[in-house]
Amino acid sequence: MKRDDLMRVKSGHTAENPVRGRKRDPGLDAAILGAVIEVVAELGYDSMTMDMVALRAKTGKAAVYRRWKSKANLIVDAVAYLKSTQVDSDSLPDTGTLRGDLLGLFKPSTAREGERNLRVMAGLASVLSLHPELAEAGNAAIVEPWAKVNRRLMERAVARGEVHAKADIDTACQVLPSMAAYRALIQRKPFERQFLISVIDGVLMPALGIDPAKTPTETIPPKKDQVLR
Amino acid sequence: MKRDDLMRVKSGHTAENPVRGRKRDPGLDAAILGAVIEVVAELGYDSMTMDMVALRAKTGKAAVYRRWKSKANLIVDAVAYLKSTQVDSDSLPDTGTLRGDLLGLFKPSTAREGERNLRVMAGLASVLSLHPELAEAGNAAIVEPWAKVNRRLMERAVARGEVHAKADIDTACQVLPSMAAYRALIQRKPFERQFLISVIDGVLMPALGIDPAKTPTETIPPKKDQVLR
DNA sequence: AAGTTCCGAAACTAAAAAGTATCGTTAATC
DNA sequence: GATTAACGATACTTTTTAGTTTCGGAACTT
Repeated sequence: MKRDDLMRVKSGHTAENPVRGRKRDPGLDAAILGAVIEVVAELGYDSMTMDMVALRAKTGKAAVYRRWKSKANLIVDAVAYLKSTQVDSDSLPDTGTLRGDLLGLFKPSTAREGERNLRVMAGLASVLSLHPELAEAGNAAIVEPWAKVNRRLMERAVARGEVHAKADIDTACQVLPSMAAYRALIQRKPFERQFLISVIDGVLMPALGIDPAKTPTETIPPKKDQVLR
Repeated sequence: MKRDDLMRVKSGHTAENPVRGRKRDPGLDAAILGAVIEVVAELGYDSMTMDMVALRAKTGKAAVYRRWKSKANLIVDAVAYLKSTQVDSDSLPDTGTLRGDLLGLFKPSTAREGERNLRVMAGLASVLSLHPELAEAGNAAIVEPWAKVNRRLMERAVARGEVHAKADIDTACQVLPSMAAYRALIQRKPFERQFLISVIDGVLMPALGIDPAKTPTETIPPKKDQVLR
């Protein structure tokens, strides 16, 4: 296959055997992968054309096919790339209460990013059943990180004695991601702060045995629409 | 049904002006719509070809296009048809406890149907953003009925005094559908009974202030994998 | 300077699938 | 019996798009 040569060159950058001609623009890889994510979030995988991707990345199709041998390969790498661009979980909120931490997760930027990621996942839906590897990549990039953050916040709450140890954290940490995804993808409603508060106060807190009324007053200010600004 | 009027107008069938030639096979409409649902569940909307639909319905493309003017129109009616085939909510389980009722919802047949419906919804994902009407139809056919059943079971539990009246039923009744959808569509894991039990006992029951240990022993038999057979 | 490879743009090829038309046959009305 | 329309099958047209090729020019190595 002709492509083998290209792929070998792509991975054959070594000191002993330097490339002969012009080097590939390193920034172009990310530009293309980013364009793929954009378009998939907007239109879904099937409606994403290679011309569109090249146009968004401000390059030509040739540059794309020089790097990936097919659309299928491209999307797999794009999802992996998406994972690599996620914000580190270093910046976890730490308000002292689980309720405050959970609310703190949904800063506008985080919420927007999460919603975009879910749209990407929805756009992949049609190919997931045919490409198990892609389903796995999507899960690792989009789904797991979210549940993991929830889990860590809840584990901290257990460690601090706010939640009793026998609570079912494994299940509880999936509630918020699940309901957010359901609302965004299936019900197609915007993810508003009020909904988040309903889930936290109406389901999660009681499920974990925390009485919302007992939390410090600072976390429940009088004006509802100004909660935790 | 609304469809009858639609078809009559479409083909000019009226009581005063009976049709001249051979009549349309009435069963064929359902056969085609059923075939659409099947294929969408398996491959998704984009991979569904009109030839495939005709083949499954054991007819020709001409018969399909005689009834629907485009693939887009066909899918809208197919989702509406799906709604009409849903089992009535008359046969709600009534075991005396909310826990038993919720478990009773997931008879093998119901669970299979629910999973199929979710796959249909996933197969539609790529077109939902472009066709808001379809999103609405899908919500009405697949999502709402499920949450509605949950709500009714929980309202009965409140009426019976099992759950205190100030519980947030509006939010709680969405937990199970959401988490089932998330698991089926995004995580792509099978919907096992064990997961259902985790959600009920780990989240829903405590969230509604019901102590699982207090429920009648019959509903919690010793052998886990034989719960409520 | 020579040779090689990448760049972006565009033209091109090939396959898939939506939608249309045709045909011989069958079921209905007049 | 004649007419009309639906039936299933199949061939056809047209559009879209994945993937390839070509081109002039730019960047890099020797």
